[in-house]
Amino acid sequence: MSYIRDVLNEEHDGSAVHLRGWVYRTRSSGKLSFIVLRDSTGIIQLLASTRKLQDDKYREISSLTIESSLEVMGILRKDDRAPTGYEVEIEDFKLYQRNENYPITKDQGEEFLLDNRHLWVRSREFTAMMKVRSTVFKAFADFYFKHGYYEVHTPFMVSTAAEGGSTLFKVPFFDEEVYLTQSSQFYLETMIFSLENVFTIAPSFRAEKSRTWRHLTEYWHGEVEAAWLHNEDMMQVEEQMIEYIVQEVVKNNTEELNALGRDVEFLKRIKAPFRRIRYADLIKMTESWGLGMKYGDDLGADEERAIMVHFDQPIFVTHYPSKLKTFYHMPDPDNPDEILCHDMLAPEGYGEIVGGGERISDLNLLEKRMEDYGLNKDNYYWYLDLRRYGSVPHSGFGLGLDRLVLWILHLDNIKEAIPYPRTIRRTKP
RNA sequence: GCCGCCGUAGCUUAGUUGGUAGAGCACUCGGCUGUUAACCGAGCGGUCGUAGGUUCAAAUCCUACCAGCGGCGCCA
Repeated sequence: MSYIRDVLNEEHDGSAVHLRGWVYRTRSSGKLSFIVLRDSTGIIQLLASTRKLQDDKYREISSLTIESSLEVMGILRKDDRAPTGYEVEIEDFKLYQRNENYPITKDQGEEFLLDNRHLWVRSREFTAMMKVRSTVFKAFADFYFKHGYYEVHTPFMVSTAAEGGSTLFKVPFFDEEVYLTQSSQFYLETMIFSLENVFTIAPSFRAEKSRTWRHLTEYWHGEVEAAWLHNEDMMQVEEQMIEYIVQEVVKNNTEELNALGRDVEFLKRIKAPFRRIRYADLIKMTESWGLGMKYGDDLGADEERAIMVHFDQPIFVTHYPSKLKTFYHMPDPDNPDEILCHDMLAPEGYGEIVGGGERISDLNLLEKRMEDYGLNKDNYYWYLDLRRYGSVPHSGFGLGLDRLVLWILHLDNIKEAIPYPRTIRRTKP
């Protein structure tokens, strides 16, 4: 038994092969039928003819429906007329299931494909996306293992919010209520005091009624927290990480990138270091681009898009005014109205993929900031304890892994970057 | 939370000023020994999202409801 990819070569020309998979296309020409077989590795054209098959067997295989499952034995031959250059003339086959009509046909609407995502995941296009996504997640973890980080796991059911209270999903929990996590950050912070450098890959949940091309209510979050690192140190880690992930995709998924029409040469040029631009300087730059922004404005989707068409590498935007970010960010000692944080914006108009920065390590300052934000300190007793016992400077970030896949593949909508997108109006399939 | 849009056959859709629905694909049957989302011929397939209203007459006009899509804000 072989995979299709492994027999598509000169070495197997003329030899007997044994393949299994699903019917991708069928074409019949009277007493000659072509079946394109698909497996996880690729496609190959099968030839069925009455030369090799009895009439009843020929009738059975020449009338196969799309996505029927089967196993075939035959002789492989090089043939330029076949879609992938080789063809197998069927000598015998075993049918696992002859399908009813497959719901997905050549005319496909967006909503229909979302309703039938459980079948659409078989498409060559989606298969290619999932292979790249697999590389991205593996490369993220590998990068940190190579740099001495530990992978840790944090609870998904939590009792305190990382950001604000309004965007949490409530879940019944025996006689109480808990929330689905929005971020693992606070738990990661607890672990730097033993492991020093930690990361996790976990879903985050946001009950925001977002309807945009780059928001999901459930998304995959790659998060890192490291002791002793300052804002600039963390940015150096991140730019190396992004370069590593992108180059791993280039190295391992050239075929998929080509199948999806992604410009591989562009991705090859993604290299650290990335430019750092202070928020205040970025606002000045936007004046010459006519964006009409003033100091204190947040970067919206339209602004990010308009800014990022001017860059062909990711950039860091640093030193945001503190009122634009949440309470735990470290104020800049040289200018306490700005914070030691950074967002990484992806080029080609894709915008924010990472948000991170240095955390406040001083207890009094953190308590004051929480008061300013109207938070109940009792709920955060354990987070505050980290600043009571052996507090150290530390930094971290959160990476939207689905957004990273979205950018790397130059897709139009984040729903194309995840098998089962969860949005405000979709929980099925 | 705000703004906009759509719903006609299994899928993709046409339907003019209101006059009882037309096509392509899929499927079934027939034809074809080199097809490339094959092609040719025939057939099957519709409470026009639901409910109400206006009218001699509603897919078309009005109201409500249901379902979904796109964009903004928020963020990753």
